[in-house]
Amino acid sequence: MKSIVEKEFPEWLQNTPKETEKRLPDLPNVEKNGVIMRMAPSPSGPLHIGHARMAILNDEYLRRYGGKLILRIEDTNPANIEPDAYQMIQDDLKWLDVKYTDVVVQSERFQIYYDEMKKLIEIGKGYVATTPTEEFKSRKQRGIPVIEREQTPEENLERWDKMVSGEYEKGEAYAVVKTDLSHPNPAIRDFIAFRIIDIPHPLVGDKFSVYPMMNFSVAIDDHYLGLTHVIRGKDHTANTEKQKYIFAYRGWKLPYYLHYGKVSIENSILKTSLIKKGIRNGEFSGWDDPRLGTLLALKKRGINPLSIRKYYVESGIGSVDTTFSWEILYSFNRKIIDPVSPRHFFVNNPVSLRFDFDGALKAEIPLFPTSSKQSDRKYREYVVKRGSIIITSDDYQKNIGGLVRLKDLGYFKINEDSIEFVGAEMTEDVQKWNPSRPLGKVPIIHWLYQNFVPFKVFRPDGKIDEGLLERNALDYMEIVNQFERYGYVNIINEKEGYFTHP
RNA sequence: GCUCCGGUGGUGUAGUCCGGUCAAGCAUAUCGGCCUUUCGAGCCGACGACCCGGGUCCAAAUCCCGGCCGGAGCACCA
Repeated sequence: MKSIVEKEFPEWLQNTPKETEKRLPDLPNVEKNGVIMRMAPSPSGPLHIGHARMAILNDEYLRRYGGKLILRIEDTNPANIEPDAYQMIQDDLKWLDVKYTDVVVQSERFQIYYDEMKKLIEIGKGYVATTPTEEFKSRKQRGIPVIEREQTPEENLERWDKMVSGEYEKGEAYAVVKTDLSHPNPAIRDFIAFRIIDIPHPLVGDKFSVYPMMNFSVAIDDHYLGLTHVIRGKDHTANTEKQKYIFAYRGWKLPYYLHYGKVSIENSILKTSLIKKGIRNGEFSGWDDPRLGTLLALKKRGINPLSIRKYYVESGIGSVDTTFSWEILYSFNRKIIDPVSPRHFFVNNPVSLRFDFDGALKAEIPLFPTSSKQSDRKYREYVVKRGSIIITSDDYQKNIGGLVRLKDLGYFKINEDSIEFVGAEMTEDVQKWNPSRPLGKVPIIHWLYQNFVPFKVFRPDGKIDEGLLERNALDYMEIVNQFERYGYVNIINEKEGYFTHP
């Protein structure tokens, strides 16, 4: 029952605001020149769907406020570097349309880190320890200093020089930044700033053996790169606390920190070490294997990067932990690709049925039924005569003995091993055949006749569907097709496609 | 164990700072209807949530306390 207002004055209801576009909250302390922010991945592999959040949130704010977005590649652990990743990360960001303005590579900045450590030692805020780390840790837990903590700056400086010049072996010495041994959170107490590494770095080789730890290099770089805002995952909240000590010792202005919650991504493989191993032993076809959650895989499956952006913008920057929803991402993607996806028939698990027919039937099947562009009024045209018609075994099983409509061709009866034409739509024949049956309720199924090629679809769950595909689809390579009644598929070559989503 | 941070429908969120307009909005999913020669898109409708318990208050999703649950950190990883 409509209200009087709805009935009499529908225009009153027109101006109620509809579905306001989701928007990220404004950032505090933004000055007129905009913001300076950074993204700081480690080059262990290409980016995956989890990294995309960091990239998109930063990029969205850069677009809003202007300024700089620095891509800072954090390669201070040579054990965990994939040399190709330096480039792959940049390619991934370009695909996401994330417009970083600068690239900084930490392994080019050792001298800065060394100089800064020296300064901290000089002002009594750092020391070089040789106490075994088990002892260091256990004392930290109890809030007790190791003896080196009491050394004079001069002694520490001397040890630091020895460390840098290679007089200690791996594991023998490490440099520490003082925080507060009575800090209630033991995780925040004195932290290691440099350690000795004896494996070569892919970029700088064995030029250095004393490597900064992430908490040290990050603090130094965040200051010298002039960051105004830092947006990162909340797994860094304790790190932020540590880094703030360095800022305080040097009297530096702190950026504004924002930590978003953890996103759990289910049904996907993200761990770089696992992927690398899988690629090496042949389990995965590469970084873009459809089972993986890498951006390369999503790209190959035909996910439009805008749908990923929309997903993360709508998720916001809350600190609650969330579960990534593939369904919502798929829904966003569907809205983008549906109008531009050509329709084709793919018959999975095909069954061939004999077709004894004396005439000829013509089918005109629209390629882009939902497009409003005149230029998209294209059809696949087939003339069907005696021979065989292919349908899926599913449709065969369900409709054997019954009536179906072969989409855009006509009505047919399915028999044990043949298929009979019973009329085209709205013709006298059909009306006679079963006048009481509402024609619209007949199952509409897809079909093939002669013009097809064998085709494989690789699905994200690792399954492979094998069937037959309209040959015409091969004219639409490397774009997402909608295989009618099956799902969206990115055709990657004449024999294979990657499943996008339903 | 210690230290922090959180808990709004199945999922993702809005609202929480500054209590009332929130018997809670949106999206997605599911179900139903309409339209359509796709199981898509579109349109309409339904379903479904403030972790629990106290307290303050005329009034609590919102403030306070306790509990429960979840997450993060406690690396010579980032």
